[in-house]
Amino acid sequence: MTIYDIAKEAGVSASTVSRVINDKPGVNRETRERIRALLAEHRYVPNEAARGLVTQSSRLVGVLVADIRNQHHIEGAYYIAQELARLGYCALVLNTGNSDEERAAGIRMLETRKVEAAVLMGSIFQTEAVRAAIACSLPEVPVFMLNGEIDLPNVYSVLSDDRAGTADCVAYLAGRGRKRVAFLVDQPTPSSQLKRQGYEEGAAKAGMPALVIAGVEGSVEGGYAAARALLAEHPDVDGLICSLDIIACGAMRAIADSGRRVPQDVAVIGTDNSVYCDICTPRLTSLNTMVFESGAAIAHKLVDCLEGRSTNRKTMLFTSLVEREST
Amino acid sequence: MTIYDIAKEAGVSASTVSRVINDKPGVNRETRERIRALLAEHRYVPNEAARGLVTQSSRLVGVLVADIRNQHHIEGAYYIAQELARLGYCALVLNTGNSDEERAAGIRMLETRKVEAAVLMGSIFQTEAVRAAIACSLPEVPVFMLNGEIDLPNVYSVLSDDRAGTADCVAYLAGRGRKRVAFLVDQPTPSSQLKRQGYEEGAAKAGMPALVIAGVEGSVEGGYAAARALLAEHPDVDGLICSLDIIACGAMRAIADSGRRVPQDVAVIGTDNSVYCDICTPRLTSLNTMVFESGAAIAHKLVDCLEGRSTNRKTMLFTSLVEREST
DNA sequence: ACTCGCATTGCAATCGATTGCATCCATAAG
DNA sequence: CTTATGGATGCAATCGATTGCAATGCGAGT
Repeated sequence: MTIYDIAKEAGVSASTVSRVINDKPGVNRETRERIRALLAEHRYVPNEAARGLVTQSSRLVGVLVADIRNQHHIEGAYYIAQELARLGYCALVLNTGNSDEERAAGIRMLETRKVEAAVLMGSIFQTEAVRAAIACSLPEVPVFMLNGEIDLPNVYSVLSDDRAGTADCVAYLAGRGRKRVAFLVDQPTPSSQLKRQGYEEGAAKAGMPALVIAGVEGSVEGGYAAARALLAEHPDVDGLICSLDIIACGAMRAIADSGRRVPQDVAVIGTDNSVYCDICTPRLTSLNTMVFESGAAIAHKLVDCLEGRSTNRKTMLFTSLVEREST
Repeated sequence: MTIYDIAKEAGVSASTVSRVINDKPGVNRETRERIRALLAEHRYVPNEAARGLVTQSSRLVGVLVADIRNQHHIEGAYYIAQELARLGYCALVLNTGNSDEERAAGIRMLETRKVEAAVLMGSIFQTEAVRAAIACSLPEVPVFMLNGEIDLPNVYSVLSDDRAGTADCVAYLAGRGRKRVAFLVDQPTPSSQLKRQGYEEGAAKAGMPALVIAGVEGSVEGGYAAARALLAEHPDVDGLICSLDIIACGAMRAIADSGRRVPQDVAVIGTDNSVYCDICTPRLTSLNTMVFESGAAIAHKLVDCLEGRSTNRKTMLFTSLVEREST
């Protein structure tokens, strides 16, 4: 069913039908009603490709995700999908791998689809190659970045101040009398590096030597193994900050297995404030890195842009420590 | 940069350029090279809308998600996105709300975008309204359903046998001497109803009266409150099965707070086998409902179909109980 | 020398919409 | 009765590709 079929049946031209479909003026009341009825009767649905071709619009928003299984990204995706549905847009989701080539290919794909905006989910996209690809393929399209920054005029960012937040965690523990606070960090990403920097700054300010175990696998087992090794080598550790809650959960188990108590002997802090915090025992004190707020903020920015309003290029969210039983 | 711009610069017609782009025969070797160079130089990217219009194809797969935050759906999305990227397709993701109108609107949207396949994430789409919408809007397009079935020739399903699995859980507990096994279930969905049925069948077979608390909120607090009320009213409960792991986590806390021990006094089983199982204390025994396998299976079916191979209309996955410390 | 065949290339239609401009007609104003 | 006015409608171009068919030209076979 095309616009021509409807036009023929109604005995009018395609232009008239188009005017009815798009609620444009210049059609007689009765004619309009008649065509409306035919449209409904045949369940006419417009072909978006044809429409997009002539109007030079796609009503598509590209979403690049590196790891869809990250809670931050899921929340972001949720809010974005919700808002997009409200505005009649569609999300074109691309799962890029971990190489720069794949990420650039994803951006080129968005170009061929003529997306009207793009969202980059995660700090993993904060690389020079991505910057170049955007400058080259999507120089005019507003790009929104969750948890990262790229220095281009059309790239907007929402990030939480994980560096300062992590530094605050050290200060918090130091303020409660902890003398030796260690840091467990997963694979280096721009985001985990920020936390690491924060830890190091905090430790320096508290007059503690920095004690970092890097490259910890992001799982319960990873946290367990790392904490076990840490305690064996540094039995005087009395505070522990982890770049992921799940690592903290594993670490707490290792601490308990070594005969120490949490929080009396070792206080533990995670830096995600995820659901895990309420599930583990003792409940985990964690840094709220604003996953919900980030997701909502990026969706809000996107909508503002799509509807022609202006937004700040950068929105910084401030973290807060949620105290539970592990400190 | 359109195909015409390239053609003009190369001094040939658009047809020739098109032949080069699509690697079709009938172009002189040198001409081909020359055009290739121009294409690369100007970073030509085809307009997929225009291409789709004439070839009557979209290279788009529609994905309807009700709750993107469900682990089953995330795993499915992950595998699907991965496979799609490999085949040069894009995922068009629509987040539908909870009403039948929104779901039908989503399906109509997929029709206007001319998707070549569709995926329905979750049993929530197993309704008569969705069936009608598919029959009407996407009668020719293969539709893949995760965790649900719809009786139409073009709808394919991947599901895990949660009914039998949950019944097995009851038998397992009964076999270990438990006399009174209760069941905590969240909001009714086709999937949770299946688990409930399984529980009731299992209880009947074990000669136990069914004891169901329905409508439990899907959170730690929800599980805590429900288990607390349950134990107050039925102090003789010595086994508990929960339709969600997170509810089981809350329930275990309530059991501990009531002065009972897990598993000695009350054994607890979840039915997701999620990450939560290893995080809580004691570690939770849970029914593996094959989230990874389901996701992989649905992606595999999709690929088979897209590449012109045939697949079974229905793939049933069998669950298995993963024993941990809570039983 | 003529024709046949093949490789190369272009023409023009097509996909399904949108839209500026011209046309037509009826009514009202002069 | 003529002309201005304006609402309703259609024509035809356009968006950026693809593709069947026709045309061209060149070398080879007879």
